[in-house]
Amino acid sequence: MSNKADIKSLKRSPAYQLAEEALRKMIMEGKLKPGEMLPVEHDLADQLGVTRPTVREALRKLESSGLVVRGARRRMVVSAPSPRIASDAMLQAIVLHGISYREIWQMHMALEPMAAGLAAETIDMDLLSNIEANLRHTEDVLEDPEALVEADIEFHDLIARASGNHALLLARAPIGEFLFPAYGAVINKLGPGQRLLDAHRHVFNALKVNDAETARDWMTKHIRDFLRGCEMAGLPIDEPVHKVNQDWNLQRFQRESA
Amino acid sequence: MSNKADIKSLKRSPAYQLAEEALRKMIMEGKLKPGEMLPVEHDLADQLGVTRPTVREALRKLESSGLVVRGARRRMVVSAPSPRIASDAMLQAIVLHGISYREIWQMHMALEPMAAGLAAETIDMDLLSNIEANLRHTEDVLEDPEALVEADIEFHDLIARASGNHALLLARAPIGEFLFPAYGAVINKLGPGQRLLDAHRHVFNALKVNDAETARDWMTKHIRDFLRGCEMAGLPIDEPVHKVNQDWNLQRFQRESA
DNA sequence: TTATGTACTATTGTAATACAATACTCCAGA
DNA sequence: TCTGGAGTATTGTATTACAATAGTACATAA
Repeated sequence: MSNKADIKSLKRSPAYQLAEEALRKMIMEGKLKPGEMLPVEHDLADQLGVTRPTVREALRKLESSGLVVRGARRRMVVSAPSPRIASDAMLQAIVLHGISYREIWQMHMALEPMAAGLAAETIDMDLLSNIEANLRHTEDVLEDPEALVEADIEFHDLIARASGNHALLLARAPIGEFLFPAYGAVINKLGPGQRLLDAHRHVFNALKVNDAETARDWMTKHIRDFLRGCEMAGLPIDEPVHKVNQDWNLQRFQRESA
Repeated sequence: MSNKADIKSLKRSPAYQLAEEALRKMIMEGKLKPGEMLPVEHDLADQLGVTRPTVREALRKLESSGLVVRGARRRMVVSAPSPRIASDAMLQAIVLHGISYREIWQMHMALEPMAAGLAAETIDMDLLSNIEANLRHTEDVLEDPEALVEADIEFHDLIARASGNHALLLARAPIGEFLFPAYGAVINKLGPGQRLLDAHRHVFNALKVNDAETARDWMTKHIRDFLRGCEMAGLPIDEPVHKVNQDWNLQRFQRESA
């Protein structure tokens, strides 16, 4: 009637974890709503039946998952987690699992054409003129590697936003974080990007006439070109990204965490 | 010569945050490698020039981002964040930002064909025979909605793994979390999935002969079919996922957090 | 000899307390 | 109305201590 599978490992959770779960539950169930201030640490400690250090450990955990943030008067306020939390987690995973540039690029190869295709179907005049302005700007900075990379980033961001797909924006963020620095290295080696500008123009023209097929195709070409550029520049694309970034001194983790 | 933009807000970070960043940096840069044990709290405190409670707050933050986990002898060990961390963050973002089923599906529409295409180029005999076994199993459970969904999930997982792209696996996880329950709802309404089995078979055959093009095409058809199924079943695909899941009682967040 | 019990030790978990640093409030005074 | 400063609330950090637990080594009993 009893076998060893019945024993359920029983490990008590430490108090700081119980405290975290209690708070998290209150937030998830809506008893504490985003924007609301948490009680002060001392009161929290009393209410939860633990001491301040314990409460603080729980708060740090919630802080890291984005459920609370430091508010106006230094007080902790409940918050809906920002997309950055998800994006940062992804970024970390990419670095620490030794994912290669090629893998990142393959993702790019799936996502950017998708973005272009969707954008072609739904883009509005506003974003369209933004992209046009971006193209003009790109012409001007064709000889300035740094500015060119920035313009390129903006172009792709605009397309992604034009796609109207928020899941795409989430997934794209960490990808770009790695690829665009690499592009900087490529144009430093191979010179300015006339091909880049051409491709961007073709995509733009396709968006203008709502031609999803063509937008996708040109974007695909464009991304493939990028990989060729990396290969020609000698970037070891099958190495883990963190290694490549180290060896090439690519700027990364630029975003300050505060 | 000086305007107010010059003043850079200067806010000193608290010590627990500096400590966290110091440790995080060491981990991200590979000075502390996954699997390695951290020094005991007391020593950490000494090395960082802070006290134990402060170190503990930093550790709780790292714990929440998955960079360290409780190891064998209760000691903290460095860890490559499990995909779960990234996936959970993404999931949270998807829910809390009111992303719609259509948006999730569009991502699926980009990622699954990509997976199939890559898999066709690189798949090995081992995984291929796994997929074959999965197909045979799928035939058997065609009349059992629950088992069928499970088989479907397994099929797509196998393809994704066969792609050899770890970034794809990361990005795919939260997507599937939402879509597969929906598929369950669809077959409950529309009956068994002969079309599903056909599509799976075509993809498999393409993989077998390393025909990436065909694998991609059939997967695309398959995913498009899935959306049609959702529409026919009356699933309100333009509503935020969390709302749909509520209304339809789809199983979600099944994964226990402990 | 093997197994069981037992003290010992290292480390984490938690409490209690204290004080410094800072941000906010409010009031006096120019 | 603005400025400056005292008072206060709250967070940030240190200090110390002790309880709980997992690992270790050794002793004892079968």
